[in-house]
Amino acid sequence: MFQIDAMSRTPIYEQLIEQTEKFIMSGVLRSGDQLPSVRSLSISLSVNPNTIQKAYNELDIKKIITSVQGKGCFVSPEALDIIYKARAANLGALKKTIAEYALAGIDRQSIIDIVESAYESIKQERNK
Amino acid sequence: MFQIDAMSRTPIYEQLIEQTEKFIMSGVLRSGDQLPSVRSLSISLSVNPNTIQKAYNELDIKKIITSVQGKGCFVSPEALDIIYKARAANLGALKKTIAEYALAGIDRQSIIDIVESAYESIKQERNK
Amino acid sequence: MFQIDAMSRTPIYEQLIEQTEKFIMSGVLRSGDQLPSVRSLSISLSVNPNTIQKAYNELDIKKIITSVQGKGCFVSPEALDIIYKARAANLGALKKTIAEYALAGIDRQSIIDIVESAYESIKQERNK
Amino acid sequence: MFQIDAMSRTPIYEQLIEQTEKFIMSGVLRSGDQLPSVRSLSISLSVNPNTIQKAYNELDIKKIITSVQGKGCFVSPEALDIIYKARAANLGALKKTIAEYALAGIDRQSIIDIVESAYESIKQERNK
DNA sequence: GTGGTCTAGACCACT
DNA sequence: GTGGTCTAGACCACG
Repeated sequence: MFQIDAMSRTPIYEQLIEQTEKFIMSGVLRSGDQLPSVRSLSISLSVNPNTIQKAYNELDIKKIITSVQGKGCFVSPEALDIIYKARAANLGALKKTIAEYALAGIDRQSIIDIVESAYESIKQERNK
Repeated sequence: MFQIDAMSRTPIYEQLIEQTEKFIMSGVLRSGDQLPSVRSLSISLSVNPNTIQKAYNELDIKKIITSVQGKGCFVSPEALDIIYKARAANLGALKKTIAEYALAGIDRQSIIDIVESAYESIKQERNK
Repeated sequence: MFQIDAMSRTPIYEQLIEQTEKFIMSGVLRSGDQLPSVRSLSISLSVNPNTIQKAYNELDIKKIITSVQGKGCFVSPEALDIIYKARAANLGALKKTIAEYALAGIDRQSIIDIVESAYESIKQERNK
Repeated sequence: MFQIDAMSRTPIYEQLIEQTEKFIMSGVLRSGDQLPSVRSLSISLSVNPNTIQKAYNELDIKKIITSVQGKGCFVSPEALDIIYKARAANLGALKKTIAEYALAGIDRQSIIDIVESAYESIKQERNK
């Protein structure tokens, strides 16, 4: 399920966080679902348990999962809500990114084409 | 001219690179123009000379500037071209970013509005 | 009777202890009353028997219950007394907690209002 | 400055977080102040650097401090604000705590006396 | 020098 | 078995 790229510059634990959030957004993981245990993920990804733990801990702090001693980690009821709100609150960053492309001479239509194609691929993904 | 935010999490040397590229894109710096010397920038920004040097080195590697021993650093003739091409080649990353917002439930129109407003602000910037 | 929250971060066995003490304080359980057996509680709460056992053990150590081989666990005669004394001995902790709120700029009156409302709700609880 | 109790059940890293917050609330640490470096604290407290790092990291996530690579960790401008708001949002927990004392037969006046004495000690602390 | 990430391996509390 | 904390020690990026 999870896949990490050891050579990437983004830390492993962040890759795990991002992937978990994506799994939740795309419905692969739902509220109440149990995540793989720290140890099992550690073995299957050949990553140190501490690294997994760090990812789970941050997700716990964000209240996207709740980890319960002796039982495991579970997707929290508010997970989707929290993720959505975080993204919505972050639209300013997107504007900044696009402004940079604009400044670089990419024309308006090219960007809009990209937006359309992005929504197109999501739509197709969902219909699978 | 240059302004750095010491508290920011993006490294100072990257801030310098970005700002140099922006100055070139917006025409503040043109091919052949001389950049401030490492020492003078270091003093005016109160930043370690090594940090300035690192930024200039990377710009040199990208062939956006050419540093001439004993004379200084100059904006290369191909600078604009290189920057534009780098951005254009990077449109795939933008699509990925937008797809994430799409997945997070941000609707198509909101994104398009942001695109429009980004282009609007660039336009106004240019008319100043 | 007992209700546990498996998702809570306070261990199940502590939830059981707390609830038992509350039942005793509020008169639901009285000296000599028999507690549910480990096995039955384990089934009705779908909790591991070891967890129930651990709670009962701690209550036994505190002398709030006495467990009799082959017969069951009973609320001890001194239960109420012990619980009250433990709380009274713990007033120092309360002062420390309140001092923290005070340091955080919560004003005196807000705290007193909370005290009043806490006593109000207990009173109403008792009149049910 | 910092003091940790290795025997306490509350983790070292949480002790550090709490103490940092207290230092900020009491004015010992102010916005922009630099915290001791991870390594120096690690040595002076004879605690592993990772443990210090974990504490600093959580404070960073909470936006109480901002840590800058190669420079150090600094109390953020919004630190006081964030701490105050967190405490204010937590008044419900206090009510629950007090209700437990109330249920244990501690009378209203005793609690109020404690509130008064807590505020008294803070006041004296401030006049030092 | 600073903070940040990661591994290896230990121990604890809880179920 | 689960998650949580901690140590020891390494390596990287940044200034």
